[in-house]
Amino acid sequence: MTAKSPQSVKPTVLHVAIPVPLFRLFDYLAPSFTEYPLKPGIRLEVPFGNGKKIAYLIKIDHESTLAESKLKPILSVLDKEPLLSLNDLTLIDWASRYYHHPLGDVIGSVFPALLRQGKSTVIETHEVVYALTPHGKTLSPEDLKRSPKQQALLTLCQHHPLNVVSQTDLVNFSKHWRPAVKALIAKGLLHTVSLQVNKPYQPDKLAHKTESIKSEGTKNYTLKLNLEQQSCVDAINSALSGFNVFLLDGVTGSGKTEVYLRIITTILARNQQVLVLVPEINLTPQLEARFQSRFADAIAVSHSQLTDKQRLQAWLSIQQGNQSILLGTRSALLTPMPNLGLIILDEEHDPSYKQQEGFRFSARDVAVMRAKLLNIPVILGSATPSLESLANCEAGRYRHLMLTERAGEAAQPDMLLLDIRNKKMHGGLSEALLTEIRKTLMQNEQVLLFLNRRGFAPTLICHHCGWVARCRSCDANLVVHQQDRRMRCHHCGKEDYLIQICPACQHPELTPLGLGTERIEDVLKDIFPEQTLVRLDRDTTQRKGKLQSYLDQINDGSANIILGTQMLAKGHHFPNVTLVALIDADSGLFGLDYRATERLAQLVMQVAGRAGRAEKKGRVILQTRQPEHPLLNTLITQGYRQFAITALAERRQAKLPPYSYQAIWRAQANKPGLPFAFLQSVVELIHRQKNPQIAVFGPVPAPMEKRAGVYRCQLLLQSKSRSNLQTLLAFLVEKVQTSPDAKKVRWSLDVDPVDLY
DNA sequence: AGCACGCCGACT
DNA sequence: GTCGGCGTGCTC
Repeated sequence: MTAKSPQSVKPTVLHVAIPVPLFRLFDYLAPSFTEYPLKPGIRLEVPFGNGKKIAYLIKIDHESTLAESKLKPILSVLDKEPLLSLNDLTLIDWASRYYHHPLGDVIGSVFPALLRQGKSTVIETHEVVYALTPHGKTLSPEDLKRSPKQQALLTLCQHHPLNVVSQTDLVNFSKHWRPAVKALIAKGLLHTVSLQVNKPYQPDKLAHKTESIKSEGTKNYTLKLNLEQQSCVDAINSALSGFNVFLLDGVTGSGKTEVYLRIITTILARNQQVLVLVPEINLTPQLEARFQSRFADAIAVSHSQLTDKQRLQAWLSIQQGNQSILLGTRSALLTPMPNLGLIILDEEHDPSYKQQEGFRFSARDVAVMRAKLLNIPVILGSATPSLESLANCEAGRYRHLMLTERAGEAAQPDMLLLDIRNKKMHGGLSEALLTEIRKTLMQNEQVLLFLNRRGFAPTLICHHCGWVARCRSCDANLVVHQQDRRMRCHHCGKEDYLIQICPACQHPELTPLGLGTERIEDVLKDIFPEQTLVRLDRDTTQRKGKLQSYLDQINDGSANIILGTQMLAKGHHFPNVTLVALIDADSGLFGLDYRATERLAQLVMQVAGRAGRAEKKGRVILQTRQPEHPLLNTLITQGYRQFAITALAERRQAKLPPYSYQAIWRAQANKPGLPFAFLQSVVELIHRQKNPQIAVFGPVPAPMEKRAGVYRCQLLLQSKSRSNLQTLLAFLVEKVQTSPDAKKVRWSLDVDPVDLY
């Protein structure tokens, strides 16, 4: 029909996503003239409610389910060109549907904070830094000794080769750097200078770089691949032109990184981009350093410790194709990359790839989907692959590549289950373990001890009446922190002074019960007073630079007993450590979570990788009260691979993931009862569907029902068929929108949960 | 999620 | 008499 009469002229309707937790798009009227063309993937400013919001254009249309009179016109167009490609939008839409999370929220998570706030996309090429004035260069820091902060800052500047400090340096220097800088400027010691930064990357520079690297002949660059590595590189290189998932299964020290670097070089030579994901970047600085020294200007880094501006810069330079490699954490996964040719996901088994709140996506699974949509390869790397990925290899969906040789011929350490039933214990340490520690120290070697519990003691109990210090907001006990004389809740962070007198019976007989790292530290200092001990946990490494200084102490040998929580297990290799002990291996076996054993096995292998060197085999000791535990025995006698085979067989038998698919529906409210009632109504909806393929467990109160003052309940759904479960979830989410029960609670869906909590 | 509107307690 | 508590309803 030709539109002649005014009534039949259909206005242009813009379907936009807005970051609100609503499962729908919003429709706006397009202005008749725009400076820039309206294309999906641009940002708009729109009126919303009483205010205005940044919106993302999804679709241009002439139809709306609403009457035209209800539609408002947009306020402005923010981008000249789309920031997201159609491919990006397809992936985002898929993720929103798969994880049943509102599209607006998912799309918001793609952008760095400044773009979410509507800031412009013009890359800054200058950065303001602070430089010493001539006076500042010559002044002795001693003259500032009355203001230690200024003194430290002056020293920092004077030690810098260019006598400057950048914003990054300052953030690392201190949280409250502004007053010190202000004072130094006022004293005429410091002034601001604008420096050019972030030179755009030019592809031809890379060829030059790799050449010069080869001729430099430093050890990192001339690493020869062994046969295994070469065959992995060949296998991947021969399949770079399509979607393929490779599981690069290589023991610690087998040279996975070198394989990555080779493949990346090939991809860069084809003028394509590479996305490299790591679990937590601050724990893998050596990986970053290695990439930077190899690829220099081509690499952008993105993680949560950057400032908003730095993140924006990294995002834009990758999005605009100025840089070729993006090295980042989970949050970097959805960064638009116009020319993406490869995704590498290192330590693929790491649970931190699963986001645990809001948009609960698995970076690993979305990465695989991203590669599939783009028809490019993915490499998943791990020394201890997840059972999911191993099952995918078994099913022929992933290609399993193995690296079994440890570089430098460092031998795999011996592992031993140490039965501590009925044994005399010294503050959690058995005689046998103490003997081993003593022996190791006598040989001038280092000892590494793990206990995954911070604080002094997990419980404070009254010896007289049995009263226990509990958190008022959570179903949890307060943990005693002896050193700072406090008791803290590890779940909500609330804390109080450590009390001496029982509030219930007034007796001064409060006793710390159980073991934490702080207490073990005391015990060890008592038994080995002449040794230097370093304790690494969240409490001792909070201050910036502390972690590094401890690591330095370990590496230069000035500390010989190292005690810490899980945070020690990642990334760092200590060649002079020849004894590693898990003080309490059982805590990993008692979990309600069927994944607890898998996690423990991965931890054991990971810590085993920390120990030993070429000439000297390491030992790993697990203190346990369950020395007969079959899976644990399989692990220590036959290794991770056999463990995984056995564990997978058990999962298959029990119809657990990866042989079934799960979703957890959680609900919380500040009144008890409401979450349960809501989930019960969900169960009724499910039963009305009469779908025998879906197993329903619950609703049950969450393992810790009350946490930070809210009551939590959950419902587990399980199905043999992923699509069946997906269809049901889509139906339920739709239904629940109109349910009055749903409005009284906050609910969320966790598809493919990794944590049952 | 925000942010309004709306109906019941302790305060200038 | 009002300031303000957080219950519920809406956002194109």
